[in-house]
Amino acid sequence: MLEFRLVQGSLLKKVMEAIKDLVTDANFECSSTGFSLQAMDSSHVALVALLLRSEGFEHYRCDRNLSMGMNLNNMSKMLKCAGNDDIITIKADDGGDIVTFMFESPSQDKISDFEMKLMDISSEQLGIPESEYQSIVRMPAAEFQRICKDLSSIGDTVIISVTKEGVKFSTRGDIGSANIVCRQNTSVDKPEEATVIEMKEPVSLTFALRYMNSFTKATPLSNSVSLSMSSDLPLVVEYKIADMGYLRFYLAPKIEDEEEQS
Amino acid sequence: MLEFRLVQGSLLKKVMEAIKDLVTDANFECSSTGFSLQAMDSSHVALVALLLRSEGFEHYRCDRNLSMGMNLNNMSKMLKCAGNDDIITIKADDGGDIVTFMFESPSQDKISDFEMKLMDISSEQLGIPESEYQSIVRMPAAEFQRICKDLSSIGDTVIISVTKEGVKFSTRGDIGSANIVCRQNTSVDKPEEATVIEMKEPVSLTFALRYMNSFTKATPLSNSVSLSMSSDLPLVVEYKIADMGYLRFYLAPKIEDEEEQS
DNA sequence: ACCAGAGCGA
DNA sequence: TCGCTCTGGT
Repeated sequence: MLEFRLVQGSLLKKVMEAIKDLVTDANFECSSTGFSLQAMDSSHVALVALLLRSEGFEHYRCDRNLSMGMNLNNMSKMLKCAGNDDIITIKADDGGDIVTFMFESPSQDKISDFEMKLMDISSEQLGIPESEYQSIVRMPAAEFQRICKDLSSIGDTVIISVTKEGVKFSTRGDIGSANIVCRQNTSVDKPEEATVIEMKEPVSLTFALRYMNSFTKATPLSNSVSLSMSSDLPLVVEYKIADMGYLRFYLAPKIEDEEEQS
Repeated sequence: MLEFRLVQGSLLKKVMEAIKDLVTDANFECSSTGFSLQAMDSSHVALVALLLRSEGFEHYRCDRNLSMGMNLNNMSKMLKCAGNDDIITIKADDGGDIVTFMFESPSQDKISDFEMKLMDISSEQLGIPESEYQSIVRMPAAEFQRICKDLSSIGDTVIISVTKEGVKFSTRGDIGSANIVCRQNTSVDKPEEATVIEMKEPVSLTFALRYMNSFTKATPLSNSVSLSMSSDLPLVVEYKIADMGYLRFYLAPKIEDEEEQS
């Protein structure tokens, strides 16, 4: 038996909005410590990792580890039926092949429950090592989203270069080229809006903007985003989920001079 | 060498939004006194004329006259990457075929530069004589926009008739007909919202609403618009750009009883 | 607080 | 491709 109650149900809605375009089916791994998901995107280029710790739930019960295979599009459809202020409860029986989503309106005047069939999904739960990164940039999530959107009107790939002074996003396309430089900037009133560069070594890596723009669908989850980069590791784009965990996206850099694959 | 710095960058963004649907390619003529553009729309029916005087820029340098041929759609894409509060600087070298747009965020924490290839565009720079008009109407730009939009849901052409009392906009279509009369009205608190008729002789002219609706894309540039009309001259629709110049649209009247051309 | 433009979903 | 919803600007 498994039962989670999440008062801030909109969190779950935002998480689904952020990943459902990238991943169609995935196993939710439930254990006593929390609720997690790992999945490659459909073209097997990017990896999505979600963690929601049990402490973030108002009520969390998980008698034994359970892997729930869900079609994320269908799950997303159901979560769209929850109001933004609704309390969401997720339930499943240990042996069953059904998950139940329950939505309670804040006033308790409307209680909905939705049942969804679970699926068998073969997935290798990859152990992702926590690595040291040559550079980590933290910046306002909205600004990162804007930069990725703007650059994709010019080109297909972005070169992210980190130096002590700041981070530079560059692209080039048929109509011209673009460089956007963000200075380190910690003096801002709100720490949420700071741009912080932790640089051990400068890096300069190239990524497909298409994936970046998918990742930034997670912008509503957090005020800030962090980009962790090393020359021989996948980029990690992380959105912290307040008091609960994170949503991370991993993307391998493009090898330079090989930008012709669509 | 040429370099303009425009603190109110949103002006340039609005200008581009206003003309890019009408004109695809145009030469920007730069001289020591300012920055201007003249171009026919793609169907060679309407003419767009822009003037931005050098005094309106915070910094303006133009060593020698330069004609920069730009694809306005591409330029517009780049300007969309500027924030509304950004300071925009435009730079070009005398011999080069490149123009650079630089955007500085108000906080100076984000600096972007975009490079665009210039094009060779053959254009006859027409000398447009300043004429005397039989009637000039000045009215709130938003009101004019609303009238053109409303009338185009009824008919394809508008008859603008000016008398001492006011200006009448009429149309007729399959579903019926419409007349909108605006009285002269200078008593309003804000002179911006006045409707002023300067009539030497009454006029009544017919225009294609399709073009009118394109022209009113310039509405965000100014609170008021002026319509200058004579029976044997093109209509001039002018939006003043505060302290800098104007954006004008010229459109020949339709000959009556010849409204079948789409 | 209202209106308009952009992005997303059907 | 059209309509709806959401976000941003006035």
